[in-house]
Amino acid sequence: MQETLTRDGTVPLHTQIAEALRVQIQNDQFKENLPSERELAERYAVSRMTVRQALQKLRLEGLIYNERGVGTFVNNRKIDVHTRNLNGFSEEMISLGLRPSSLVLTFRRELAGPDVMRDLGLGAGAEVFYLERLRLADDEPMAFEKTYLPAYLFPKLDKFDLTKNSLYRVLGENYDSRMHHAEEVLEAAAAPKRIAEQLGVRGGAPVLVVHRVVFTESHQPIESAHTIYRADRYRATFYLSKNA
Amino acid sequence: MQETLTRDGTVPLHTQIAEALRVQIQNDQFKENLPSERELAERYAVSRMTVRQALQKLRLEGLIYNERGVGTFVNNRKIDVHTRNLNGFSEEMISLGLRPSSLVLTFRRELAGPDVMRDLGLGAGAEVFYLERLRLADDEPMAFEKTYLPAYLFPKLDKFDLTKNSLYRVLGENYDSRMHHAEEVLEAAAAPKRIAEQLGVRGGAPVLVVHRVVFTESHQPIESAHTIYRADRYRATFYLSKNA
DNA sequence: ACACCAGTTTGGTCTAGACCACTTTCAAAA
DNA sequence: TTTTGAAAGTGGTCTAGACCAAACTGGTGT
Repeated sequence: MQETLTRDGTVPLHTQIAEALRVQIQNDQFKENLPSERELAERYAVSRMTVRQALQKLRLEGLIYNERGVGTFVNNRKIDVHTRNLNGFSEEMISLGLRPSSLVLTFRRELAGPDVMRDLGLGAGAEVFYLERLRLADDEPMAFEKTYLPAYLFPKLDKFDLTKNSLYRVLGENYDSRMHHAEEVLEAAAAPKRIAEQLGVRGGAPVLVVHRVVFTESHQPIESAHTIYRADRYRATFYLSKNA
Repeated sequence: MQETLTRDGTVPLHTQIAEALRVQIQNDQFKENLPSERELAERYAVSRMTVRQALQKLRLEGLIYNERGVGTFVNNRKIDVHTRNLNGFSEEMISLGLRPSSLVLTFRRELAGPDVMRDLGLGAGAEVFYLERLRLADDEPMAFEKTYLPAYLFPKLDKFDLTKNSLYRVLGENYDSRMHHAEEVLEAAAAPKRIAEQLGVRGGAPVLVVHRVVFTESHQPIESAHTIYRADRYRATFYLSKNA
């Protein structure tokens, strides 16, 4: 059996192999154990190192794991909902089978405050877009989100309708600005009255606050966001690994 | 310049190189940009692929980043405290410059409940050690922790003094059971009265609840823990990356 | 039945190259 | 002086092997 890969150099082979394996894993094509690395190398007609690079990607996601001298296995532990991969709110809700929508409460250009300046690496006097949204999942309030974006990177951003479109899609398609990595700080808090009202919970109810700074591949910070989730509707799941 | 590596096969070369680089980075030996991969390969007398493997480790931690065609750079963004790597409470506090201690409130052998059975992959009727500890940092209450461990894996665990010793050190040194990866679920909650009293906060105060299941390298779950942190003293920081 | 041992298979590590795409540099040309 | 364009340097990808350690497999001898 010889699979077909695109070899025009547009997409790395290890990425293609990882995606192909991901699909097969999700379709339960391998009951539990994957073919050996050497067999996969032969099947895709690539070097074993390339196969290992593909497997590493999936391993880092916790999708598979290896046992030395035994083989590679699918991790059947049902990863809980709300796994935090590097997606926006819209994508995250969709992957949970929920319909995301947004209510734009505020959208204006303003002077960056000190915290935002630090997060986004801006100098004094720099301007940012400030976006305040109520995030809904199946029309139920899920989170209250404050987003700051450097104004100089996204001219005329206010021309877009962010009620329907994912912010990250707008940034990617119109400004060629794609998220590559992020830092997140999570803390628990009591909901302030104004936000509690928007979220439909009583004042002082516990909320999960996620501060996030998103970067492009070239290490440019493009967004600083504070998302305040209802504690009764949202949990964040992470997968931690000791080695690479 | 030729660095000295141990080549007896006990420690992989890429691990040694990663550690050596980590030290040099922390000592600001490289102002901002690291030597090129080819130069590091020559310096350590290894193949470039081995150097890349070492760099990948550091990259996944967010310690360095690469720019194609330019070089490798130190990430000078001061990662906030409380970064969640795969350490236990003791190690985490020490790395923050705090002195950890514990108050063992409960330590007994008991029947595993359904949630614990699921987390630890146990069958009905299996027994676990139940450990309830108040976690202190510089003698101030920081977290309340409930830990469950499979009894059959750790016979006579109750012989050890867990007030002074890190639980993970006991498991590693006495049972050769080392943490390799973990799943964590974070949520916000209001502190129940009993726990609030222990933590020294008022009842209903926001707390960050971290559910954690820890696995060994061979995918054996060895611990299920619920840690309830004071929201005013603890935040969790994560580094997310899109690709591997 | 059982213990042992040798071969096979597996993932883990490592080599010594290669070509590519991208960025920087800097000298030659306009 | 400015522009251009080639060269050099960088990380990204990939190859075709190699040896190792751990784990399984199956036969042999007790």
